[in-house]
Amino acid sequence: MHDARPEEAPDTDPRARPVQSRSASTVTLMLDTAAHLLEEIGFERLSTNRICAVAGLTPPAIYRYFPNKYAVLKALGERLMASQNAALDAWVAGEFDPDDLDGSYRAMLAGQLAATRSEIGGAWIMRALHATPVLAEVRHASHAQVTAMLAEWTHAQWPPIGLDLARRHVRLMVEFGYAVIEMLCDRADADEAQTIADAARIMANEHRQMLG
Amino acid sequence: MHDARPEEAPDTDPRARPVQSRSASTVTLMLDTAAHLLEEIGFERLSTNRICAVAGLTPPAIYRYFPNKYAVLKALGERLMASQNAALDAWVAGEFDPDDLDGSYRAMLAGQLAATRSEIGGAWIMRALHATPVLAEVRHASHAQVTAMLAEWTHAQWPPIGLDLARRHVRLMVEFGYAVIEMLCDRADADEAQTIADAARIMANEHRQMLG
DNA sequence: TGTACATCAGTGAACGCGCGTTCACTGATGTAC
DNA sequence: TGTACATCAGTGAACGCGCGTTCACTGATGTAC
Repeated sequence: MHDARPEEAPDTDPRARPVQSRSASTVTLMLDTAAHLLEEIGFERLSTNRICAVAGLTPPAIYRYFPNKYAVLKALGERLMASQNAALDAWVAGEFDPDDLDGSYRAMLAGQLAATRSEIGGAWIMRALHATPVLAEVRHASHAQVTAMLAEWTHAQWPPIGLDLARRHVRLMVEFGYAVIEMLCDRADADEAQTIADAARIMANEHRQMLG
Repeated sequence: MHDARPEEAPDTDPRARPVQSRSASTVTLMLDTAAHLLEEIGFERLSTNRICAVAGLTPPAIYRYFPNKYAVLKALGERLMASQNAALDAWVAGEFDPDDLDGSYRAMLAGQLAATRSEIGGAWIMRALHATPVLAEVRHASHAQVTAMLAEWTHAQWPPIGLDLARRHVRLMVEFGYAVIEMLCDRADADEAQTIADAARIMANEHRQMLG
């Protein structure tokens, strides 16, 4: 189960924070290029040399900001998750309507899908978030954070629901939600709105069940 | 959405079918070794040379049976999905009880989890099934097959439910089910039985909703 | 406002390594008579 | 049952390539006075 990886994980902390504005845009260029490449050639063929070549930079440039290529991937993953989480925060803060659970969950899923698609290479990043250890950590951390946030929010809104119970419900719905988003990014769907509506209905039903 | 990959996918059909029994066991050894390595060093560092070295074979041996390393991965993915599908067939044929939906879905999830865990490197194969194009195809094909099978079975059991409606419901539940299995393989879970029970309840509720 | 200087940003060239893959081969297995 | 031979299974050695990464460097930017 919780598999311990024998070879220690590579360090993925950024090396230097860009201080001039020109370097800030270089870092953005690197990430955008990496994301584009992810889309074009897939995760397996992504390499630091290619990122630099396509970005019009030389290989050492990337090592000024990232200690290795896993750090690039990690930054990419964090950028996507941050974008998704921002959309979720906005939903919780303003779009959620307790009197229209179905509609609320539809809006939530649509927002997550839009956030993912607006990120360059979003679909590929989501996929890579499963298969490579560094990104799996990013994914787990983000899921855990989202789950905690939603569970606390749920508990605050409906105090009779204990925090533990809320967490149990929320956790599965978070997993379900991401699976739906990934499915919609992955495969052409004849009727996307229908799929979102169905998924939202399931989430709303589960919400009602939790309310008792 | 449905991303067309510019570089054509490598051929992944097996090269030679083993005819002697010694070669059949060699192929099994290769797959088992690859699965073990997947678990030990992860998907990214897996290579044909390493598989052969660990298996006590020389590199060319692998190319007798697989045209390239993607074919090895594909075979691994197919082996896992076949094992999962077999467990699902058994469930449909014998374990499903319409009068105990919750219990039935619990049994289904437990069976899928056991099937995945009994396969060497099952958790890693499941993860890789997302991120690499060749395996994504295997995954999609298997999901489609499972969805079709379950939809037809549902329609046959409850004819008033049209095939299209059944498919819509089943598809999301298939996605949910795999997400739950992957989650349980990925992360230590304080109370696995509880998680399975919760997920089964959600599936049973959705089943009832479908019945009308 | 201009100059001197410290720091930041990115270059050019190269490294050693392990990768995927192939060649011509030897040894093992099975089959026909 | 034994031998001859065809086919199958795996070896030894090597290949060219692109990978991740580093070094010592030049040029660009910002800051102090």
